[in-house]
Amino acid sequence: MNSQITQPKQRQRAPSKRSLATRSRILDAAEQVFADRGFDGASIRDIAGLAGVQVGLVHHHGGGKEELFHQTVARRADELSALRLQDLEKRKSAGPMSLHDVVECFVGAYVRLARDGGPHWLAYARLVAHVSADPRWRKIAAECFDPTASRFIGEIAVMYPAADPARIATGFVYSVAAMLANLTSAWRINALNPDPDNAPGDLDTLVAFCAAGIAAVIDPAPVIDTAAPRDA
Amino acid sequence: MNSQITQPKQRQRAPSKRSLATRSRILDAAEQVFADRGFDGASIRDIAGLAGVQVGLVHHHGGGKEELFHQTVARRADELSALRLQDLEKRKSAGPMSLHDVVECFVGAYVRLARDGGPHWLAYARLVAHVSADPRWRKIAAECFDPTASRFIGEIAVMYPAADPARIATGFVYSVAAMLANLTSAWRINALNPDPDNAPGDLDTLVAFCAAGIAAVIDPAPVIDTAAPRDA
DNA sequence: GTCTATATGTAGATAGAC
DNA sequence: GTCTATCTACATATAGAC
Repeated sequence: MNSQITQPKQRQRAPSKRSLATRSRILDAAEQVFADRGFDGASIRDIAGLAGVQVGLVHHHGGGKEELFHQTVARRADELSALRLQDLEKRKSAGPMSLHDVVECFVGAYVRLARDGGPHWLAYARLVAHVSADPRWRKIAAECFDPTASRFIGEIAVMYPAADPARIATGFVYSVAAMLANLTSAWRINALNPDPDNAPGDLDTLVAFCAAGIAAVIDPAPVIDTAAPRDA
Repeated sequence: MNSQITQPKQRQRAPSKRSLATRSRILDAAEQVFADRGFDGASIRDIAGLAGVQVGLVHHHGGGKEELFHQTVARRADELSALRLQDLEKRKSAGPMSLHDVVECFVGAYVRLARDGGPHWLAYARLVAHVSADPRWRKIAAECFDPTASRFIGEIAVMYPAADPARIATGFVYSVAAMLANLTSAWRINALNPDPDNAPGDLDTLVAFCAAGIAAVIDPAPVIDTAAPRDA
């Protein structure tokens, strides 16, 4: 029953090379299937089939479906966090940052990995969307993503000392939702887009949306236009 | 295989009052269970149990799990759309609208129903989040929500004739994602909020975020602050 | 570590009595 | 329309041979 949210317990002996390769194939397959169909829609059998191994072997390495899901999410979380924090430090050392810059580091690392990091990272990015959407995985989210998110929220709080930290957190979560929608709801954008040849799902548009939204939440007055539109 | 996305075919005789009440209880139960656990996580048996009827009866009225899901989503879609459009017309007739006003009509109707409309509407709002997140339900989304969304996007396009319609659609979908996050990701906001006594998940904050985001996407330049923050 | 075989539960769907 | 009973498939998980 203990859902083992901490690091997986250390093995007594180092696993063989072959074992590690198998485990890696299983996690790759789980990543793909979980991303495609979600936790409940995925089956151990599908994962085993995609990995080219037997069903029992998935249990042996994964330790049950829930634990397998946890491992699959946790595997690449550190790398994603490291990339985000590294981008942040690089930008910080280059001079004073704007809110736009901070958002770009957090959102950009994710979007660029999903776009250019290969199919593994694309699948992982969609997996992250499942974790973020379902309260059932709140512990996994707290373990894998909240520390880095808090770091970025803290960075914004330092930049805007007069702003209410709770409002920063709210704007940040809305931004994460928009970030995930950029990846998972392209079909919806296309359906609502009257001009299918022009689909601005690019990173710059997303970052502009998030940064302006957070700025408005931190201090609504100067951003909201209650006047008539400029072209009317 | 024809997934019957059009209106359910007309019955030969009017159903009895008792039949209608049963059907209503089944849809209420389905709404709740689908909202709680998603399509794959929900079972016909759970729905039957919650409705207090037999399993076979759920199939009789629902016509299979997928069709039952479709009926459950479609049932309240018209009412939600009507409320949104009614709010829009009322606001329109009250004088010139701002982008903020248009967003408030679309988002506000949803949030107010979820908050004050009773448990049925709260469950329905979470059900809508599932539909919007999963490409598998793209046909249902196109049928139930896209017409109204297109109407609102068109309204913004009229207000900003020089704006790229594709960018308006993109900002709108990001806003819908934030709107759904307001309902489904309160746990995430609380987890990231350093001050748990103060949780600004209110409608005004959400609308401010969305309106500013859309405005920035339509025309990024004047909204993004690249200068140092005012309090530093 | 890996595979075969199996245990056990539950899923969606349906047939037929009332 | 409603209920009882059942069909068939597939789920997770595990035991034991190699």
